Amino acid sequence: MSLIFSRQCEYAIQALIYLAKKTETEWISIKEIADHINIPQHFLGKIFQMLSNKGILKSKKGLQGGFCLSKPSSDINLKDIVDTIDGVAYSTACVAGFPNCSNDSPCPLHNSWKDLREGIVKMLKMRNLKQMADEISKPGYN
Amino acid sequence: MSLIFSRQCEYAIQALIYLAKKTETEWISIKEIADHINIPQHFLGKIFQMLSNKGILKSKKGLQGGFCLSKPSSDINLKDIVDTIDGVAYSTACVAGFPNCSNDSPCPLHNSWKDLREGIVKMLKMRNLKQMADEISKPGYN
DNA sequence: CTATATTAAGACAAATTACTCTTATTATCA
DNA sequence: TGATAATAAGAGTAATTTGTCTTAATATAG
Repeated sequence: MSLIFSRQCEYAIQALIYLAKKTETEWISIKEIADHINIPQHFLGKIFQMLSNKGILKSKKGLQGGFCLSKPSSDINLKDIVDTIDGVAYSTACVAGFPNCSNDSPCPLHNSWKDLREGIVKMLKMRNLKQMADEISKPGYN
Repeated sequence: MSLIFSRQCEYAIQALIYLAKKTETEWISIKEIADHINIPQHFLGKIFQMLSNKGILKSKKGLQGGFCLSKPSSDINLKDIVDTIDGVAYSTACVAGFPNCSNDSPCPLHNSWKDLREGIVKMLKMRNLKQMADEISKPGYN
């Protein structure tokens, strides 16, 4: 099997949207998030460490501690998250793994994939956490 | 890290394009293919077993044996290959892994992803092995 | 200021994916 | 028709990803 994003990345997106729904100054614990979106608590801890190291989250230890966004939710887009967790290969590497594929010397899939890939990157840049947190609060969304 | 297709699937695509360049009746050995496209020989063997079981390839044991396409190369498209190796999740599952995401109750990414996904599926259906084998033979392609 | 509960961080284990080695099959040639 | 070499098939191993358990840090209450 294979998907666009790793499991870690999926969890990161879900968790950060949950976080973006909260007030920006509140410290939220991993336990609360993991329980709400139903994912492994300590696995999320590891993911949030990465996001902290890259400056997307701030963390605070001890009682009443937790995590919070380090910037306004409208300043964090999907590409920031995906690039941090999964790296940028999805936006640069050959989709079929041909070793010498490039714009100059394309593989037979290169040009078919080009526009699709650009569409994906564009979308990831467009969508930010604030938008998504707002949407998820609308009726009909989950 | 994470990409659209698994490593197995990338190898399958490359190997089948190589096969499509040959005459349709010839039996080609795994060793020849693996050497040419520079991938692990026995790993390719396993991949070709799957493709044989699903009816995309025919195999023949013993001296002068090997594999060949079970249909004309123009009748095998990328979607056939991807679906066989990686399954169909990429075309149906929620891109961010939200457990209850659907058209009726979409996640905040669902509608942004919808058209992109459909574009990918459409492309995979459009491109067949013959086209790709022809392209790879043109100057400038690899 | 000390004990404790709560939390993040980091070490460890399981599952999956990628890869390699061995065995079984079979066409060919002596 | 039997030995042999080439081949697919399948068993076994390594690496990566996912998930869990343990330890270290710290805010708070007494």
